[in-house]
Amino acid sequence: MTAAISRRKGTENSAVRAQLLECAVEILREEGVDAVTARRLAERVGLGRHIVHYYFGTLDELFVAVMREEGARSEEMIRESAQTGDAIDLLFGSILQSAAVIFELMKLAIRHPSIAREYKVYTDRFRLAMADVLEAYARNRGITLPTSPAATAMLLQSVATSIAIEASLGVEMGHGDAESALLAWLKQLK
Amino acid sequence: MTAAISRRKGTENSAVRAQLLECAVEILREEGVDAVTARRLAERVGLGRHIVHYYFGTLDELFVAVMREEGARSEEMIRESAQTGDAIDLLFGSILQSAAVIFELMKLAIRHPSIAREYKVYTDRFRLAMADVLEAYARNRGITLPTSPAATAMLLQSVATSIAIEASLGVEMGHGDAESALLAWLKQLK
DNA sequence: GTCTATACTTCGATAGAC
DNA sequence: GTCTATCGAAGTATAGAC
Repeated sequence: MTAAISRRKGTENSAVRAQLLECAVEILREEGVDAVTARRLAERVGLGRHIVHYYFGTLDELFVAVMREEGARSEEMIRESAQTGDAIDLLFGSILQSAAVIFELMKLAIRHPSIAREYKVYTDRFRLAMADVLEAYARNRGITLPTSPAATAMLLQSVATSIAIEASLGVEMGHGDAESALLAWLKQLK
Repeated sequence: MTAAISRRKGTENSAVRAQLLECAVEILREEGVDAVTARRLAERVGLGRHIVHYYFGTLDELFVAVMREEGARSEEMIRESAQTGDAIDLLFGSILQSAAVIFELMKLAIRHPSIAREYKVYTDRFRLAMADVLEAYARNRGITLPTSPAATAMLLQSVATSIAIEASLGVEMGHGDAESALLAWLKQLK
């Protein structure tokens, strides 16, 4: 009964599975998604080099699971990051920090329909959380944002991500002015 | 004397070399950078599968050459795209069209120092061309942009690229408002 | 100058044994 | 639940053929 599924797939709540997921996120952060291989994961966990396929079938499914993890984590981070200080500044700063991971997830999703589906779920959650924070921010300050909360979130994310990625590639032209002008505009300051 | 370099490298101006470069750009556009392999290129050219390494040494060097090509092409496109109509709208539209290629080039550059160096050259040229167009635009219309031309270019590029990539992944939350608000702001319209 | 052949390594995925 | 065996494909370096 318990083993009705004869498909070779590890159980959902296995210690090894959780470990593999954790290692995958680590490597993705530190070295990028291209470094996340079945062999390296197995090595870190101390098992044979086919253990990943046993638990996830394909790497794509592993990456979907990674995205689910990151989605929950990111949403939590966003909702917390707006507790103290200026929410717009804090959100912008948070995304600068997360930009590398966000970019790796985009790399993963592009041209991979199954992963793209999960990326949409991830991004929608992330954006909705930001929009909620921004709406509360505007209400509390008695200001109106120049556009909808979701659009404001979108603008903050796209610009912050671009600045962070470009900077890591040595590009900086226009960065300083772009950041200050965008933030001032969203805050409606002259 | 002419063969002082005994390193096995094809000449700079070879028909085969140009052909390989052209095919590389094609595949990059259509299927993404991961599909650009030495074997597929050789196949298209009708030669043995080591021909790419003969002409470029490594794939990294091929990609550097690809970026140089695209850089010249993009700059030309930008300078032409602002001939008729509203420059800001036209630039935004052009980037929407180029977003997929730009993203592939970023993927390529990240964590690859030699390619990143060329990406900086590419992006600086691109941004400078946009800034020139924007400066002329503001002057001709007698308006002042809300921030520097380079920053304006940076904002246009980051938002347009993000919108295009996200849309291709099924994400659209905030896109419409973000685009219209950004363009209206840059044009100083209420 | 131009291209090919051999060889090595790493990778994802599958089938089947234990 | 884990491992062995095996496959095909990829990038790269070296050597050599024409």
